[in-house]
Amino acid sequence: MNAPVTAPPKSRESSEDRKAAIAAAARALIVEKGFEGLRTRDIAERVGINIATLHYHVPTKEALIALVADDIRAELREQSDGKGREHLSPAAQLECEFDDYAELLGEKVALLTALSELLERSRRDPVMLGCVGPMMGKWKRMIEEILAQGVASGDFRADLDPDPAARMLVGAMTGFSRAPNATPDNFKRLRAELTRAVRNPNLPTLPTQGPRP
Amino acid sequence: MNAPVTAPPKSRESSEDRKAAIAAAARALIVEKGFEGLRTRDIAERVGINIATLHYHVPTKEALIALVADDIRAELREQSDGKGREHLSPAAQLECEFDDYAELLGEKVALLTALSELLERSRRDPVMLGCVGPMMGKWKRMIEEILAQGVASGDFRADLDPDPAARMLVGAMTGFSRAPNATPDNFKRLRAELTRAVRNPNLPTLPTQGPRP
Amino acid sequence: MNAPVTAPPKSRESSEDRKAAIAAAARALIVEKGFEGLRTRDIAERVGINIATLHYHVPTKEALIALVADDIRAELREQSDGKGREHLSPAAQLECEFDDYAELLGEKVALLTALSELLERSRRDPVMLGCVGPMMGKWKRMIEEILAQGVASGDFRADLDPDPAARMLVGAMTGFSRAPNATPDNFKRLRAELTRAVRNPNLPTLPTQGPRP
Amino acid sequence: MNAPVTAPPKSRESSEDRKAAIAAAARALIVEKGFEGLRTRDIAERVGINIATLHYHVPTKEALIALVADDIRAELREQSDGKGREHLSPAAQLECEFDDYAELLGEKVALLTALSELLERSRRDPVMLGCVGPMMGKWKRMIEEILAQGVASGDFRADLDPDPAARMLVGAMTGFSRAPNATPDNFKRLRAELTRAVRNPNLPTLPTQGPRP
DNA sequence: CATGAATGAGTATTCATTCAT
DNA sequence: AATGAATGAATACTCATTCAT
Repeated sequence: MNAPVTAPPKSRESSEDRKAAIAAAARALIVEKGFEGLRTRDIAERVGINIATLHYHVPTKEALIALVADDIRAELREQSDGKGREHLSPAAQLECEFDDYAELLGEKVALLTALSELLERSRRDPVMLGCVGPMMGKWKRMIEEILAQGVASGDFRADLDPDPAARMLVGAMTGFSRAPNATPDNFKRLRAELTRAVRNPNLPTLPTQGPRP
Repeated sequence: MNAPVTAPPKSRESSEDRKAAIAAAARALIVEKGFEGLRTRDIAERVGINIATLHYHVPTKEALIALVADDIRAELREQSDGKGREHLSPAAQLECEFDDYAELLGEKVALLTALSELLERSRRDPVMLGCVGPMMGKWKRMIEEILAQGVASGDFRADLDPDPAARMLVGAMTGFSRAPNATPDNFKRLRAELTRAVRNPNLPTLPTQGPRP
Repeated sequence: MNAPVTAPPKSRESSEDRKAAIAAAARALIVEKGFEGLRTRDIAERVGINIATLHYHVPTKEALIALVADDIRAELREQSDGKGREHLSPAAQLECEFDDYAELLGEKVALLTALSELLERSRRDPVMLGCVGPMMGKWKRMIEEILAQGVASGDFRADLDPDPAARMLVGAMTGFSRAPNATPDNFKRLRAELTRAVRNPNLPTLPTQGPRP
Repeated sequence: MNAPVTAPPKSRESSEDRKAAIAAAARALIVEKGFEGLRTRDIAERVGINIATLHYHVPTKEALIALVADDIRAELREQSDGKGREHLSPAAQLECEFDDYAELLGEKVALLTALSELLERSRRDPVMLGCVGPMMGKWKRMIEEILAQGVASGDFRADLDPDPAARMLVGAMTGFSRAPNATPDNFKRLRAELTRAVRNPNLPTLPTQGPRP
């Protein structure tokens, strides 16, 4: 209870570990079976603890789902936070966004899958909306900002409308991971197309032109 | 009552009606509560029949979900089938696609919501994938075709790659209906942006220009 | 309705046929799955009629079971009735009884199996007891009679007590068909043993003696 | 309460107790209503627990039936095991077998009734056959052994064939408990008859002679 | 912290039976 | 005589949650 700030007692840390393990197991099960097939017993079994123990750490299923949502949000924030790319050109910043998503697609597909489930659920669950909504909103706004800067700088089309264009980019990426044939190569083609879709056609030099490599 | 002589007997017609009513109720409940909260009892209650009667018409929950998927597919086919727009210019055909989606957004949002649930589920349910996959594939291919024609005709950008561009458009529309603030006005802005994203910048006349109304 | 004695109208005969078909199907299903797994729907399906039609002919499941019991009783009576063996020696009559059972074992095992189910059920179902009890009682009494005559005639042991001896024979035969390895050859050995068990040891001539290797 | 140190914790012992209580209740219900009328709800109610609790201890109905079968086997083994009668004469050993069955008839009729149900069921349930088959086989073989020894020692008829004779004895006893009028007195008469049926007629002294007491 | 046992409310499915046609 | 549709009452089994230890 009166633990020092910098060194929480082992027991408490262990408790956090348990929660993390529970969140991980729950997330994996959501990916495998959806919310539909999410059972507290299965989570407990996967963590290797008793159901009662699970309920000790996470009192209700609702709290558990919130935990998963937070866990996902935290993991995504890790990637997006403090990248300090403001000094880059808007076009370069956009490419960085694509890189980020490519990385997710390559190494953390399960995260994207789980996120998609959360997003779907958020339509009817206000609590979920409160968690996922800001997350998605932040992403969209970040891209919107980059686009607005790019329009101003002349990197992007002068007639580009940042808000719907950001929706377009986010939708294209999100939709990509939802569709079949979501191969790395196909993502390369997609990002190239997205790049072309926003860039200023009046720019003299055109890097990596042509529809196919 | 004044049915033609060749009409099927009332009992059999009634059976089809019941199935349709069941499909409709199930679809509505999926929209309201997701697959997670889909209960056969609730469906029966909404249709106004006994649970046993529900099972008389649709033997298992799995069959029921397949029925819903088929029902949705049938309704979507109605809209897309036999529109005979091949004589229009690619740009006009694309606008028609946007019109179609706008119509869905306006009058059949529930259909889109349900479809999104099916799509999500299809990731882990092969049966669902077998139903939804072709549906989405057909849509994407149709747009891809329009884009390819438009590139050839000069309507669209010469450097446009039809496959990823079609993914982009589909993703943008699908993603739009999934996001908050999916107002008709926002869709207008989105489709305008999408139009600009694909059109040939070298074309002299530019219809409905400018980023914001 | 006013049909002549010797030629009932086709419709009524057909009705009897239906009942017979129902009884046969029910009996077969009892053999396959026991009373436990007996479903009216399965019976109807096997007969090739609608469940409602089944209920038209046999109003309740209870009546159906009674029908099966009667059907079995009738078939067994066919075999035992009017054989007119009173003129034979008791020993010969007993062999005839064994022959009868051997025939059942060979050609109508299903009948015996069904009968065993009925017998088991009769323990807790008075109606069944009312049907099966007399049947078994009659059989036992018939054998008891033969044994008593044989004791008097000197064919069988002088110290043979007809009542328990009849129980023994009936039990041995019934038990045989219930046990595994109920092969024809094993029944031959059993009947030989039963014959030896009751015969008068003081009789001079001994047919087919020895246990067999 | 004053359990020794090495005793298992109360909770675990309690679990075994529950299983035993469940097995007992299930057995009683099988006797009363047969497998046909065996309902998990009734068992739970009789034990005084919730249905969910029943399923906690015994996951499926199939497992429950297996539990009952094992329970019956265990109880029967108690009686037959380690009686150490090898030093007795074959005739005396056989009488002991009759005594054992008489005891069952007198004090554990329910056990015999349940066993008969299991036996009936074993015809169509391989799992049941795997449990009941060996049980009955062991009994038969034990008697067969006694008979073979008795033939060798001169206690029993020289022309007695142990295998069918054992079948006869087992069938007679089993059949006795299945038939009506299974009174203790009638069993006395039956065992006397069985004794006479196997004994060597050439033996000088004849205990308890005469057909009726 | 952890767990074995317990449970109320449910969950899809089944079954014998009924009824309008 | 037959049937498609309908149903009340089960039926085995599940699930999130609680509690004594």
